[in-house]
Amino acid sequence: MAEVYNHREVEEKWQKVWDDEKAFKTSDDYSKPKYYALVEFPYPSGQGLHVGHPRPYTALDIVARKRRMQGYNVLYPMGWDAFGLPTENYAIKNHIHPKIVTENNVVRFKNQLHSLGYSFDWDREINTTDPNYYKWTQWIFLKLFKAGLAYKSEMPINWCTSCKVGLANEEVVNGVCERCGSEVVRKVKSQWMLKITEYADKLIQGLDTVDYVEKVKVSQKNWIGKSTGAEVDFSIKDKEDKLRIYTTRCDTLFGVTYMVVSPEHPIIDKYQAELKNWDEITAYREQAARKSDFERAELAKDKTGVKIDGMTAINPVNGKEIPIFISDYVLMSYGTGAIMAVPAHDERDWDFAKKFNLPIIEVVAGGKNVQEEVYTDVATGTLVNSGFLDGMNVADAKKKMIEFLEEKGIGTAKTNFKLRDWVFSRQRYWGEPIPIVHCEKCGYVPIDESELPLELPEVESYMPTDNGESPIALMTDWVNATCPCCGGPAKRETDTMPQWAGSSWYFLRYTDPTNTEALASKEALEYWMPVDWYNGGMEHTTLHLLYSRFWHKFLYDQKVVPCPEPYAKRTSHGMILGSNGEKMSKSRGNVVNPDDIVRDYGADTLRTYEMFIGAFDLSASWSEDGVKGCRRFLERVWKLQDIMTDGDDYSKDLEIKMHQTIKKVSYDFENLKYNTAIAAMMALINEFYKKNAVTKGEFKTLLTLLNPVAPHITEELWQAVGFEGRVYQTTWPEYDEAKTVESVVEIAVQINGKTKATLNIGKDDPKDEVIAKAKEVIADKLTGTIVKEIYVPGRIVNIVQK
RNA sequence: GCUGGUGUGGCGGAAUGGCAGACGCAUCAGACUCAAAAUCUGACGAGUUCACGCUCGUGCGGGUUCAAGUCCCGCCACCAGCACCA
Repeated sequence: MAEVYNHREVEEKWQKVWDDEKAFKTSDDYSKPKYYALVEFPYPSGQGLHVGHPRPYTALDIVARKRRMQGYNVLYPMGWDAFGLPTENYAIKNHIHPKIVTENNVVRFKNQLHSLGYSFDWDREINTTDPNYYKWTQWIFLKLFKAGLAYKSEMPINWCTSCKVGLANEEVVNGVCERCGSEVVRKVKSQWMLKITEYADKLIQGLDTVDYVEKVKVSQKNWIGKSTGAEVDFSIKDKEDKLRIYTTRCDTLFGVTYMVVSPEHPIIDKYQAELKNWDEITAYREQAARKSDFERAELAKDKTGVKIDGMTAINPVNGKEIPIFISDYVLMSYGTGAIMAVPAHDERDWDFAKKFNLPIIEVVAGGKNVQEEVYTDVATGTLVNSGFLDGMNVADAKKKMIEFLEEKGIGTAKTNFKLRDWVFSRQRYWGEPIPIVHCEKCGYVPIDESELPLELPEVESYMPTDNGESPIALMTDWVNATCPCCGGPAKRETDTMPQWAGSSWYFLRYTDPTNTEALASKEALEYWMPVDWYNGGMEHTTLHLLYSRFWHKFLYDQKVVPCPEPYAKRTSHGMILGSNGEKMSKSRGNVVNPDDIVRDYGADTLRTYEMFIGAFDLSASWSEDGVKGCRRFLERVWKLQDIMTDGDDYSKDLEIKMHQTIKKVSYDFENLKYNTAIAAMMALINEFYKKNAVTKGEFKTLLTLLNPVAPHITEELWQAVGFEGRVYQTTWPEYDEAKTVESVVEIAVQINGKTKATLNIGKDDPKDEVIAKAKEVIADKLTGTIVKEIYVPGRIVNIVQK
C-alpha cells in the first residue's frame, strides 16, 4: 500500500529537482528542430497573480512539455511588462519609487509562477523596465524616427480641470476624473505619433500568411478597416473654399440633401465672421469637446447638431444648394471630417434627417418607402432619380460616378482606413524616455545610438505637473542637453513611451536576452523566429497584437529580423469568471487567489482544473467543487500504484482504448481541447478501476500523457513505480491507427430518423448485410412502405417508410 | 449605435450533419463504519406508464435534409471590445 498523496511534499520536491537539474533550460544547439511557444508576459501588479493567469500559461506549458518529449529544442520564456500607470499611481500614493514597487511585485509573481511548476526557462527572464532592455526599445524608436515614421502632431488628451493633469481613458469614468470626480475636457497637446497607417495594407495582407484563430483575424481586419470609396469636393456657395468629403457610396451623390462637418472642422473658424448663429455653434462645440469619441458614440441614439446659418454648399452633380450642419457624430479623425448626407440610404443620416426635418430623396430603388424606412441594401437596388446613373446597379453606378468625378476634376477614387496613427507619448514618469532632444535651431534631433540607454532620471515626485508636462520636465539637469547636430543648447523630450512599446518586440529579446551589441543576434533570430505559437487574451487583439506586428514588419523592412510576421500561430483564451459568473474583481468580492488553491489542493490540481474547466477559448466560471473533482481524479491516479500489475504491454481488452486515448490526447493538446483530453484520461482510469488492474505499460503511458498537465504527481509516481529517468525526458507515446478502431461496433437503427433499436455489426460488414440485419431487429415496427434505406458505415441505419 | 462572441440537464460542459447530455460536479440509494468523513458501487433531462415502452427536449419562429445542437433565413437574451468610420 503506497503512502497517501501529499501534494505539498511532492511539489516542493520536484520543483527543486527541476531547478537543480536545469530541466527546462533552452539549449543553444541550433541543429535540433526548434519550437518557440509564447504566452503574453504579465503586468506585475500589486495584487499578485490571480486565477486567470494560469489558464494560458498552463495551456502552453502543456504544449511546451509535449514538444520536448517529441524531441524539439523548446523556447518557453517568461518576463515582465512592468512600465505603466498602475505601478506609477501606487508609487505616488504610497511614496515608494516605482522601481522598488516593480521589484517587489516581480518577486511575488515569480514565486507564484514557480509554485505552479511551469517549465519556463528562467535564465531568459526579461523586464521591460531594465535599462539593458529598454535600450533596444529606444533604439527601435530611433530607427522609426529616422525612417520618418515618428512625428509630432497636435492631439487631444483627457484633461482633468481640477487635478490639472492628463488622464488615460481608463482614468476617465463617466466623463469625470476617477480621482477627484471633476469634469474632464479634451485638451490639445503636441504628441509623438507613429505612422502605423503606413503599414495598414501590409498588416491586412500579412494575415493571409499566418495561422490565427478566425475571430482574431476578423478583429484585426475590422480594426484596420480598409474601405474603398471616393473623395469629392463640394463647393461652398459664394466662396473659394471647397468642402472635401469621403464617401463609400458615391453612387448616391444625387440623393445628398445636406452635409455635416465635425465640430472641430477648420472651415467653421475660417468663416466665423459670416456665421449668424456663432453663439449657438460655439456652445455646441464646447459641449462636444467634453465628450470622448466613445461617448459621442454612446449618446448617438439621440442625434444632436446645429445648422450653420450663413453658409451653404452646392451638390456638384446637380447644382442644388444644400445646408451644412455641425454634429459630433462626424469625427475629425476619420476621413476628411466632413460628410455628404444621403438620408434615404444611410441609417445615421436617416435618423438625423428625421430629427431635423430634412428632405429624403430616394436614389436607389429597392421596394421600400424611404420616407418610412431607410434602405441600405447595395446588392439588389437599382439607381433612380440620378441622371446618368439611372437604371444601373450600385456597383456599376459607383464605377461610373468615379469616372465622372475624375473627368470633371471634382473627385477621385480613394482608399481609406479606420486605423489611426499611434499616439506614442505619455506625460508620465514610469515609461521609457523618448531619445530625442529639441534644439531651437535644428528642431527635433535624435540622440546618438551610443548614448543609449537614455536612462530614466531619479525624481522626487512622480506626480504629473499642473501644466500637463511629464514630471521629468522638472528635472532641469536632465532636461538640459546639447544638440547632437549643432552642439548648441537643447532640451530633452520629457514625455515617455506608452506601455505598449516594451511589449511590441519582447519576443525577439527572449531569443538572446543578454546581447549587448544588438537586440538579439542574427543567428538567434534566424533560428527561433517566428514564434510558433502565441497565446494571449482577446483584449489584446487589436492593440498589442497589431502594434507588435507593425514594429516587426518595420524591423523586417530594416533587415533587423528575418521574417515578415512575428507569430506563425495565434490563439486566445477565455476569461475565468467568479463563481457567480461575473468578472473577478475586488469590488465584487469574487477573486480567487491561486496561492490558496495550491496550498490546499496542489499546483497539479489547479493546473488540471484550469484545463478541465471548459472550452479554452470561452469564458468559464470558477467552482471550488470542480477543483475538488480534479483533486479526486489525481488521487485516483495516485492509487493506481496499488493495483499495478507486471507487464510492459497493454492488456488485450484495453489495447484499443489505450491507442484511442493516446490519439485523442495528442490531438486535443494541439487543438485547444484540453478539457476533453483530460476527460479522456479520466475515462481511461475508470476502465482500470473497473478491472481493478493496470499493467506497468498502461501506467507508463498514462503518466506520460498526463505529465504535461500534472507534472509533479506524474514525476513522483514514475519514480515510485521504478521507471527509469524522468517523465519529462521520456518520449511521447505513439499510437497505431489500425488499433484505434473497434472491430465490432454498435450502430443505431432508425425509422424515419428516430432510433428504435441498436445493433452490433462488424466494422467492415457490407451495406446489404447490415440493412438486412437492421430490418430484422425492427421487423415488427416496419408497417409502411419502405421508400429509402440509408447506411452510414459504422454509424447508423435509417429506414424511411411511409 | 457598431464589431466580435455565447445560449445544451440542478450546475460546469461533450458531441467530423448520423443513438444529444461524454467527462466532471451536485443530489439520491447501497456497501464499509459504533457513527461521521473519506472511499467504493449504482441511479440521475422532462412528462407519462406497474412495466416493455411512448411522447417531448439543445434561447425563440421558420426552412433545407432520410437525418439538424450542428447548415440557411428572421428574431430574442446575455457577455466582451469599441474609434457613430461615412
